[in-house]
Amino acid sequence: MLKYALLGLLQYGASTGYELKQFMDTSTANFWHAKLSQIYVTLKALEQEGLVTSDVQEQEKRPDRRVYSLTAQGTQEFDQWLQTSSAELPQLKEPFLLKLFFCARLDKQSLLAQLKLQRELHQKLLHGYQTQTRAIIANVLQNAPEMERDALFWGFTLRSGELAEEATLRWLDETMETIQKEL
Amino acid sequence: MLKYALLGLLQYGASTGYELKQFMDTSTANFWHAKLSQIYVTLKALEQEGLVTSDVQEQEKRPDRRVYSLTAQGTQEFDQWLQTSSAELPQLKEPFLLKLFFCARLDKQSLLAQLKLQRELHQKLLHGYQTQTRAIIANVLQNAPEMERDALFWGFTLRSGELAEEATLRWLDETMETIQKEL
DNA sequence: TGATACATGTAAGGGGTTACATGATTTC
DNA sequence: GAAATCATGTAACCCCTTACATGTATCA
Repeated sequence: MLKYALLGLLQYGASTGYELKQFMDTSTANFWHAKLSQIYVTLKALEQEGLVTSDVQEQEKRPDRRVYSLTAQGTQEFDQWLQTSSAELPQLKEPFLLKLFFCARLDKQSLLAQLKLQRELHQKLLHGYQTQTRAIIANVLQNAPEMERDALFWGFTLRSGELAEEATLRWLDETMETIQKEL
Repeated sequence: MLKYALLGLLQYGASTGYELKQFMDTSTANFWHAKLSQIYVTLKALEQEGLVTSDVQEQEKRPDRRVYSLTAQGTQEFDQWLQTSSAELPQLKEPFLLKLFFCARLDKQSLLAQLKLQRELHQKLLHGYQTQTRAIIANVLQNAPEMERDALFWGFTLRSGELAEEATLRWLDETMETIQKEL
């Protein structure tokens, strides 16, 4: 899937491994992320597959950059991915739920402390969505009003994060309340 | 983390790789899962670490079973994990959001079709939580009323899934409506 | 003077999936 | 007679993380 993330981001103007990483960190990071080392490896593989090509650009006062661009085949494969609907949901792994599943063994105070910490983390994440992420999208729109349609979709992914975090916060509150009452 | 899942499940009575897999599939599957092959590999590693021990039991009319049990060290390490709170949230990867992020390129009909399919999948998952998963917990409680405290925590994880799925459904409806109106 | 930004990579190792291999018993 | 259940494992491969390696320019 990183493959498709890179092919997609290349169309939005990022063109080196380093730039792709930065772009990702300020756009898809909340639902798709990657380390630089992995990005470099994947770009190389993409080039071998013939989906991108690269050229080395020398720079003054900066290290050389390897600039990637999509090939026709790369564009085609990306578009095909966009159109293909997957018939199953990914299987999640949620470490906190795994732990909670076994928490009958744990004392009330440790439990409440861990739930409270989770609440703080999720609250902070939600707040970040409501301010930083919104600001990034608004900023792009101001500098490039022709991106309106793109920004609509970025807004959908943002909204997904907000609703998910709100639901998590409600769940944490409900769970803490039950524990207060029942244990 | 599979390590802790296995240590935890061993305390609930599952004792072979095969049983652990079955147990997982009917309890933690929605927030933690593993393939049989990986379970066998991890159990072997756990034994080398000294956290479990194993004995081969011969059976009539069935293949031999390798029966695992927790060592004192295993119990200790598990308990320590339970008590340790993690100060950061796991970074999620959500393929559907990644795709949606790039969907400005896609036509309205393909888009709505994919969103509708997602809605069906999530609706089905929610329904499964509300019926099957609830039934499994109720069933354990009926056969073993002393598990009441454990069942409370299983209920928390179930409730988390229900709220998350409800939020996702609301988001999908909202998103489809916006697309109908705006595109 | 030390940290951060820019810029690209390799290597080792961890965890996971898929495929392969075996083989008896039970159920449809 | 075929498929599913019980039961355990190995091997190849993929993706990812962490650590290592290098080097200049700018900023505090």
